[in-house]
Amino acid sequence: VNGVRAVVKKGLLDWLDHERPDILCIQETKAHTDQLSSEILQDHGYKTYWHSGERRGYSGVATFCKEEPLYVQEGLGIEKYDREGRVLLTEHEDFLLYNIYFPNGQKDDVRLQYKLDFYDDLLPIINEQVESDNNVIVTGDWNTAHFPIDLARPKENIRTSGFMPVERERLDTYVDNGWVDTFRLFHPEPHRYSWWSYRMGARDRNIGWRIDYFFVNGSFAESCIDADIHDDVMGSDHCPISLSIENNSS
DNA sequence: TCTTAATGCCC
DNA sequence: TGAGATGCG
DNA sequence: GGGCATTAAGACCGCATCTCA
Repeated sequence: VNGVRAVVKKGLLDWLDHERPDILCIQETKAHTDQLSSEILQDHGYKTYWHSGERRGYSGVATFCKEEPLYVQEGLGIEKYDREGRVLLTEHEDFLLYNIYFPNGQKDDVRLQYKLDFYDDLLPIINEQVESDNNVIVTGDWNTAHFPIDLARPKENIRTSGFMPVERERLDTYVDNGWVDTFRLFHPEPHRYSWWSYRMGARDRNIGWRIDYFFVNGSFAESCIDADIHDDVMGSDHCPISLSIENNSS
């Protein structure tokens, strides 16, 4: 959301009150909990969980749940990632949910390698969860467009972090391991993006990228009944994405 | 992301 | 307290 | 030397932080 305090000022809580999702995952909160106003921490009908970066104003994720999760874990259990506040794991009745702000690789080669390492280190962890008979959802800002259809300017960005072959190969590997990009189950069409540069009026002209995903394990994909991108929702350089799951509880 | 200027390349 | 610069995306 | 392609640099937006009066 590019700063949760900024989007609260722009009406995040009114939007939440109108949409009432069962679970809301946000990334790039850019705040420690002691910097948050009381309105976002209470009185909206959600339990909130926060994992903040050590550095002020940087990174951070939060998960809002109507129903209290069975288990909550901050971080992946890997120090070099956890200090940046990128992962919240919550366990729910039918699935595990990873809310992740994947690293951005645009600053330099060190950060690009850090991003690639993150992909490589996450995959065996979630594979193991599936092997242990869990359904798993991995959502958030993946910071990589997988295919040319997923961004408006593929040719111009082949050497830009976010659409480089090495990054796209990581997503190929996820797919090879049975992970499913749920949006494409329901929407094969082009020009559907979830992020636009603030610069040069890119959003007005829909010059964007689809870099936010819900990936699920293959067998759980059958329980997904809808996935969408809500590009009419303003307030950030990203827009919300959604996943609807069949209710098996009765 | 886009414009501009500079560079490289082929005929 | 607020203008201006920096870091980051 | 003309035409065409690729490359490099700079301005561009927004949030949050820090420094300095």
